[in-house]
Amino acid sequence: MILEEMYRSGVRTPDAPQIQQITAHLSCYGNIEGKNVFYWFQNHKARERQKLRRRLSMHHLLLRSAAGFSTPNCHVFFHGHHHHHHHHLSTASTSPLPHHFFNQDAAQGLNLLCKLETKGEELTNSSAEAYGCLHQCTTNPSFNPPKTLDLFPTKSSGGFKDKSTDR
Amino acid sequence: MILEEMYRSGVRTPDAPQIQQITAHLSCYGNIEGKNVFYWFQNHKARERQKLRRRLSMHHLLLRSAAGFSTPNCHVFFHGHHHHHHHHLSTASTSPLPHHFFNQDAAQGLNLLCKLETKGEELTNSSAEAYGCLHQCTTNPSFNPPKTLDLFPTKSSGGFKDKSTDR
DNA sequence: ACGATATGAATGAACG
DNA sequence: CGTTCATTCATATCGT
Repeated sequence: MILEEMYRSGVRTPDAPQIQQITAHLSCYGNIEGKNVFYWFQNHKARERQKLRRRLSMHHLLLRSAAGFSTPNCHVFFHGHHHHHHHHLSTASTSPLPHHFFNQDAAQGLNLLCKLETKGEELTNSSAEAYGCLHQCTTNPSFNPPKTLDLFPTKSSGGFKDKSTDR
Repeated sequence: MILEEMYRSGVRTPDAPQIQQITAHLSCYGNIEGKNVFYWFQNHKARERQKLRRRLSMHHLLLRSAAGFSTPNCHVFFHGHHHHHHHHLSTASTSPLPHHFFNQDAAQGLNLLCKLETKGEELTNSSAEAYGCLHQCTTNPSFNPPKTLDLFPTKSSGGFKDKSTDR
């Protein structure tokens, strides 16, 4: 993947000429429009950031929860093999990071994230954030919900016919 | 399923804290990650909508056929009131490639109308410009040879529509 | 076995 | 830029 290569090389938001150029390169493989390239970078950057962001906010949750409750139950048995699919582009955080990556991205990311952190809570926004709960959550069944520690989130607790089991 | 219960109760796109909670509760039944919950809601919502949509369109078909003959101007087609202009052109159902393996990235069968032009426009800068370009381009038939070199002849002459879905 | 279905995961496109 | 939607992919399950 050429695009990922570029991304890794530090390209984040290519400008029009760059996009054109990239598009030209890629068009060898199929019909590709500048728009596609643009979207690709948008999405990739956004999702990379989400991951990053999530990781942090979750980390906070962990820390917080670690602060002290006797985790009532729900012990961790995560030896279960998670679904292993194909790996596509999960590279983001594991070791082989070129340093430039960190420089550029971390700086940016942290900037944004700092707010969240200072908020005292994960004032992070909607669900995408949650989407970021990613992997580690499995190792953290015992956590401390932000505040609302109840079974039902916002809405009414309508009727119930619990079928339990399954998630 | 607990999740369905919630869905029925009105939870559609839970935000981060909510997802955290849910995940926590569900983790009692097994290892569950936040992202699983997120995905579940995404998928469930999408599929509900899909079912509904399909139902409607079919209903329309039935109504139409019940009319006995083609009422010329009855192009109702669903489109309830979605303010979404999605134009995916088919790309057909026959996906020629496994998608994940030879993913030379980039192009996935898409064809839209955009030319990404660098024109004499003021290059405001970076992507914003490119972004704006997205919309315009659709209506903008004029394309410019990228002055920024094109290493590859994207096919400088005339259009050509390749459908090679690569990816 | 094989097709149909259900579901998790990912990604392109677009909105606000 | 973050979020959301629609579509697609891959796999697991089930019925025949």
